[in-house]
Formats: sequence, C-alpha cells, structure tokens
Amino acid sequence: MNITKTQEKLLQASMDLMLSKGYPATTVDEICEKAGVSKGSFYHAFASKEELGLVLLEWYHQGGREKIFDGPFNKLKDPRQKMLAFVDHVDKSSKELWGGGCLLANLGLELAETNPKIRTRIAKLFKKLEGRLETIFEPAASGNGNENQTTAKDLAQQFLVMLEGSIVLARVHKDWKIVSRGFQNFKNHLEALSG
Amino acid sequence: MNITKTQEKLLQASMDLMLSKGYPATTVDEICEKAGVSKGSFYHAFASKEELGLVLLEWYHQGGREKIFDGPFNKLKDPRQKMLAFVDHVDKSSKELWGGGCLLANLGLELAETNPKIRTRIAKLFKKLEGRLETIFEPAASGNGNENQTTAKDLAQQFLVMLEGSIVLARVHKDWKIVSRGFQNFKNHLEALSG
DNA sequence: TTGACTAGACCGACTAGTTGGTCTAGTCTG
DNA sequence: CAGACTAGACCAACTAGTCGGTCTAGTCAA
Repeated sequence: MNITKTQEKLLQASMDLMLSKGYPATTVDEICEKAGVSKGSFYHAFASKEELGLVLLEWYHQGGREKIFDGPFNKLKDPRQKMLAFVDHVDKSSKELWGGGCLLANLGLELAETNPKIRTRIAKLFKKLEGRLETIFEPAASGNGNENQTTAKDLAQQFLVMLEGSIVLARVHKDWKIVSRGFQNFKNHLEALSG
Repeated sequence: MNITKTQEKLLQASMDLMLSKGYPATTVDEICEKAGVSKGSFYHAFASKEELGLVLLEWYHQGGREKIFDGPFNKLKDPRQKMLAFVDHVDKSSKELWGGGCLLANLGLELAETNPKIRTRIAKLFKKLEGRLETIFEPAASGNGNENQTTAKDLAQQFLVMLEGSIVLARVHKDWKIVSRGFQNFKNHLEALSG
C-alpha cells in the first residue's frame, strides 16, 4: 500500500464523509470537493468508487489498529493487569476512534448483501482485530486457572459485538456514555472471569 | 396509523430492500416495482421517500415488538424463569426477526448525522424497546435480593447493544451463530446476576 | 547549458443513465 | 356523477465514470 499525497487527501475526505453518511450516500464529486482534488485526479488515483472503498477500508483499519493496540498498557508485565489496562485505554480513546462511527460497520451493513468483495474484505479485517484481541484476553479465558468455559476467542468476539452495538446506540441517541458503559461492563466481566 | 393495502405493499417491499441495501441505496422506482405499484400510487400513498421511511420505522417496530414480546414465556409465573425463557424465545425467533438485518440500525447509522427527524424517531423506538425489556430483566437487577449494582435499565441497554452488535458481525461474516452465542452469553449473565 | 523529449499527475467539461418527485389523463367504486 | 385511486410519461438535478488535453519535473543528447 504505497499511498500518494492525492490518494491520502481523497482517503481522508471519503473517510469523513462515509463515516457520517455511509457509502452510497457519499458521492465522488463530494469527495473530490472536500479533498480539493479534481474529478480527473480522482480517477487517476483510483480505478473506481469501489476501489477507493477497498483501499479506504485497509487504510482505516491500519490507522485504527495502531491507536487501539499501541499504548502504555503494553508496558505492564502482568497479563491480567495488561488486559484490564487495555480496556481502559480503548475506552479513553474511543471517542477519537469511533466518535463519528465505525467504517467497518457502516460499509458492512450497507454492502453485505450487494458487494461481496467489500463484505469479505471487512470480514477479514474483523478477523484480524479478533486475533489481536484474543492474545490480550487470554488471562480471562478458561484453562488459565479460571473456572469458566469461555475461550479467548469468545471474549474477543464479545468485545467486538459490544463495541459495534454500543456505537450504533450511541450514534442514534447522541450519547457517548453508552459506549463508555459498554467498556466498563466488559472490564467487570473480564475481572470476574479472571477472579 | 391506518394503513391501506397499497401502503402495506410499499412498506413490505421497502422493508425488504432497505434491510438488504439500506435507505439511500434503495430507490423509489425499485420499491414500486417490487410492490407492483405505480409511481403515481407511491406518491399518493406517501408524501415522499422520507415519509415512507418514518412510517416504515413505526410499522417495522410494531410488527417486531409483537414477535419479540408475545410468546409462551409470558405464561410463566416466576419472574426469573420468565426472564430466562424470554431470552431463549428471542434467540429462537432471532433469524426470522433479524436475519436480514435490523432496520433501526441500518437507517440509524446511515441517517444519524444527516436526517434528525429519522434519527430521533429511531431513538424513540429504541427507548420503547428498552422500557419493555426493563420490566422483563427486573429479576436480575440490584435491589431484588441480588448482590450487584446493575439496574434493569442497564441490562436492557446491554441487551440491545449485544443484539445490534451481533447482527453487524453476523451479517459481515455471514454466520448467524454469532447472534445465538450473544443471546446465550447474555442468558448466562442474567443467571449469574440473579443467582 | 540548452532545448527537445517524455512520463504521468492533474484538470474539468462532458456523457449516458439514474434519482426523487410531478403531472395529466384516466379508471374504478360508492 | 364525485372523489379516491392508478398509470406511467415526464422533469430537473444529480450520478459514476470518460476523455482530450495541460502542466510539471525530470532525462538526455549536443
């Protein structure tokens, strides 16, 4: 993924627009205007709106992943402490990361049935996130001295479910506390499991 | 809400289309064709696409609410048993209810920032659902002989978060087990709280 | 150093088709 | 007959995508 200055401007603009209005409601003209780039340049930078979408997902994921998985919590030695500090860290960064919505969910819901290329790309990105989360939640999983049947994979999926669900409700109610509450409930859940 | 035959055909068609593609990607022409109704009839039945959307949300909610809150679980006397049976009932009906997606989430994410009328209508419908859920989850809330700090309102919100989040992931992965797993985890959670 | 040459980033008017919505000429039904 | 309802041609605005052409920075022989 080598990205030119023009491509980056277009990606930034389309990210903003698609977070707020979704994919089909965001027009190429609008993206160009917001990016300060001509229509010709758009189609020099990307083969189509769909290609922009695919690259955008990758770019969005890459940027988000860093903000999610890089943080002071990584310095903690004790895996359980690290796990709990991770949830706090994501909670604190959540408004910056998803305050405008989540692109994976937006495009996922809008294009799941109509655009298999984009749907499978999103599925892959969710799986990648799930994998990273798994290693973090390991201390709360069964077979680590805990008396429960929950696997780290289950926990990773529950985390993503909680995240995406709370973003939906938070955006509809315009109330970000819903997301924070989600993270804190999840943290309590992890604490109980890893008692 | 007195609904004519033509309106109902249009509502059914637009529901199907908007569940699979969302609001902006669903065109009026398409709705008319699927409903077997002419454009003239559409604009006799509804003032605009937006008005259709608003009525559709109400209609969708009303239909869904019945399937969610009417069931054999209602006959159970013990509130705790009733609560647990409710979750099983919704789990069983979940594919029929949300297998194609959830209209509240679809329109919510797509129109939250651009159409305040629709956004606030969706918020109200979510609040209504939350209210109904609250009374059901009361047996697991604090102050009912349980030693926890969770209110019935918290539980109702957690339920909706889990539901909407798992629908997002299930549609992206084309794997409905994600939703079922969500319900069963939630049931375990309720059991633990009301233990 | 100069001036011919080139690659490719960039431009914006243009096209063919689609959009939500309107309008008129009808057809049923009470 | 009257008023509710239907049909589908029609409209202006907008859609994704195209196309001929410009501009800039670099290369290279003389």
